[in-house]
Amino acid sequence: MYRTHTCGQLRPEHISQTVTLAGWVQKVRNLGAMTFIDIRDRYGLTQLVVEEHSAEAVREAAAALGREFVIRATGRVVERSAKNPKLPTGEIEVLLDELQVLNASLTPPFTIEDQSDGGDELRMKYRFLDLRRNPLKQNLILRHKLTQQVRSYLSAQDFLEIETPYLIKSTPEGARDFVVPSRMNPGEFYALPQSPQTFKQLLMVSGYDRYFQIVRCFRDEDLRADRQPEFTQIDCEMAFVEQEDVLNTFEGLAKNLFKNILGVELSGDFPRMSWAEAMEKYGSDKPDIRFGMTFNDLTAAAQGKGFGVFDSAEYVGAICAPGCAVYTRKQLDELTDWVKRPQIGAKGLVYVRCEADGSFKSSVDKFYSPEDLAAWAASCGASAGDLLLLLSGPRKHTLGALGDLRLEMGNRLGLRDRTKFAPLWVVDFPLLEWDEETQRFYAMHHPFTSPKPEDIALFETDPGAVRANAYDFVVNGVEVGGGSIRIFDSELQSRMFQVLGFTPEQAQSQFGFLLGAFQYGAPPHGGIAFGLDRWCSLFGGADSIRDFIAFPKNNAGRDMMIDAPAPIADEQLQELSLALDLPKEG
RNA sequence: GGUGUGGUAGUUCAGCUGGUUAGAAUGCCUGCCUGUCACGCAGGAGGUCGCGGGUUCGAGUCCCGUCCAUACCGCCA
Repeated sequence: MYRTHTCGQLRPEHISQTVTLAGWVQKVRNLGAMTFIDIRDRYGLTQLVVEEHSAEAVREAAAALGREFVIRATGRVVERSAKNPKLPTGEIEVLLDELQVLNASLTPPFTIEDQSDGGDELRMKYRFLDLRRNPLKQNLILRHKLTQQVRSYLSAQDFLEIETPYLIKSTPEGARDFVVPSRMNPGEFYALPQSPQTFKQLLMVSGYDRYFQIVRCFRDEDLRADRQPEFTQIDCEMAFVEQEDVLNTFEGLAKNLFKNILGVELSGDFPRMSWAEAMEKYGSDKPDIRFGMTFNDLTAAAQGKGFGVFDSAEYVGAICAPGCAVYTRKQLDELTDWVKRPQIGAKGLVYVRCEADGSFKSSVDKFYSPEDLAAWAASCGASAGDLLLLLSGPRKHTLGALGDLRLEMGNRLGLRDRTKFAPLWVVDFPLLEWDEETQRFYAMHHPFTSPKPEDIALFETDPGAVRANAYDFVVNGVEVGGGSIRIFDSELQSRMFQVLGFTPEQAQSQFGFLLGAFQYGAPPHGGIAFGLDRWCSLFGGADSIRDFIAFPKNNAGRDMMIDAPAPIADEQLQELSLALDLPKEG
């Protein structure tokens, strides 16, 4: 037996027992005649003591220890004369009789402490060491609890967890596929699933009317702090449901997770907001509704007064930053530079200070009378001491920029409290999105999403205006999940493919297996998928999902630890009937 | 593909307007220390300033290119 207890287990009740612990050396503090050794494992930290009267072998072994050595220590649990209230095991220590080095360690390249001195790059390369640190360990424990709770809740609701294949077929719609060559079928390729979408729909046809799966998904697109090429979804589908049934079911899941994982009780129904309102008031399809500062359309009010920038703009919008009239010229210039950065891309920023004495000071005083400015302030609901910030330009772009500015002001004003949670459903997404480049419509969600019945007539006249039975679950400005009610009528599905520019032959070759299955009694169905990694980072109070994944990829999609991807041998290429055509170097 | 930021000791960083031998903290090594727990004290080792080119009497510092990391934009049905 390697150990009798873990390093987080011993308490005063164990005093005078002889115990054996095994773990890593966190720290050696040699005081001369006496040496303290902190031994660490997954469960905690325990102080070991070697003193003058200890056996010589123990004293020698202690003197030779280094950080992260793996040791096994046997001794008697004794009460500490100097207790450490910061440590759960701080009332006791183990007076050593035996000390055995199970394995030495190189000096680690960074400190294995809660606040490591290591930079991101180094910690990624030595991820196995980074995972020894408490913060990462807590993140993985949180992830474990979350998945356990999801399984337990959904199972209790009669959902079955069913696995679907990872080697499937590539489709040109949507994200870029990761592709896997087939040795037995030369020249042919599998694709890794972007989601188990079609399989879960087939399971509905098969009669498994409540399905879920905690499943890895793959997308070969550029990464972000909240996007990895492989990520995990809580993928769900239900048959014999309407949108309302799906929302209610998973609102139940969300509330259960908030309560059992975070101890946060969310009372009342989650608010619903139409996609159109979210775009109009927040400039985003994933609004952060922890704070207000919603948009005010000043297009009509601002035009016709001789200010060319506004007169020629498709849209003029304002947010009201409470209490910010005290911003100095320097602060406003800095904010102007911020919105002019390429990422935001605004041409400029107009401000109106609502002074304490009721007067107004703006960057466009030349063009607008105090009465004009007062009218703007009134329509924005501004009071004395507030600051109006106006952006103008093409409608869609300006709404987006104003949305970014709103979030930035929310950050600056401390309105985005990580301990507060504001969930909502964004509903009534458009079914289709026009792409200028290819001059065709694309499905905003995916081509199996059903249109709202009352909008079907618009297919003929204005396809872009057709709304979908699609919904997103949004918390604190993070898109945590999304789904839709699917098309289960083959005639409607054909019409959808037609609008998307598919010939019947193309639709058949890409999705024939699904369309065929739908002719054998497809029930009405719909579902949703949640981003597990994002849910973890939200609960963990972080912006990046990377530290909630044991072995993540870096910005360029590389695994820095194992150095993947990597070339393969010529023999492997031959076996796969592949020839490389790489661009010449230099 | 694009924009911004960064790359200097094992690590995290400082290094001004170009100017003598590139610094600090921490880690590491050695010695001392009986109650430490961010132990303390004394001493020591440790550098291709990412890489390549250019300007200059002189480049960590300025210019050009390039690589790497990172945040974002495009992209992500």
